[in-house]
Amino acid sequence: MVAPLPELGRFAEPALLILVSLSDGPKHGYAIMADVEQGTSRPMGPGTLYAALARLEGRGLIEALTPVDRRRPYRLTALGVSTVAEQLRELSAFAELGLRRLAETAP
Amino acid sequence: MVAPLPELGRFAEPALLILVSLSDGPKHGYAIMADVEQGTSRPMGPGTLYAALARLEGRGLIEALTPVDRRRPYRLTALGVSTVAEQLRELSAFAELGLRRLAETAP
DNA sequence: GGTATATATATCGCCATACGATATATCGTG
DNA sequence: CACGATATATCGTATGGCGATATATATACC
Repeated sequence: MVAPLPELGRFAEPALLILVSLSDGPKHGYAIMADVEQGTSRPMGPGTLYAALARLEGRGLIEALTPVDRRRPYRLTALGVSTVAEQLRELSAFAELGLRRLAETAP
Repeated sequence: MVAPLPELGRFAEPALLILVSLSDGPKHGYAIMADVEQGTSRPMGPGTLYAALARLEGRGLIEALTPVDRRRPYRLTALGVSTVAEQLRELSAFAELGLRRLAETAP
């Protein structure tokens, strides 16, 4: 059981969660929801998901594939791939910086 | 010069940026602004900053110190420290996961 | 066969909040 | 004294996160 630390407001950042989920390969909405919830134990409701998907598609970071049955899969575009990679590198560097600062200052 | 990748909406996450900035030691608002802008090349305006400071103080993650001159310094509370640490660990793990997925999938 | 559950997408609405703009005051310096 | 840097405060707007709700189909179970 993890300590009940307060959440930092809306830190879910659905867009990045979705992009990372798609880094695996194409997925449809429901699968993304399940994947994200599984990986972050923070459920993403349909309202959040489909709005974010529409925005990401509009920006050209993901593209819809031809639907199979009721499933509308999405996949990362080339721009999406480079964007996720860049964002994750920045994020990683930021997190490392912060952790280093904490370690140096608080003994 | 970095490639002009599209920003992922509001990914600034002011709260976390502020907390990391304070991991260094106490700072007042203006110094935090400068520190964040320096570290992320993404300027944080006063509107964003002071609103976020008020929220963080309300949540007990930071506390105001006695003002010196015109400066109102803030410092992390114990809760603030553990919260940043936890958030950064999660963030780091998430970034590493994403980068690993990208490396494995895209050749 | 009927009913409940899981799968799957879509949409509405509220409210938090990110962020630019603007205001105000003080200090240092040429 | 004028100008730029320092420092905090506040308002308005628009974005977007997220819960709630609706709908449809497939599957499982009794």
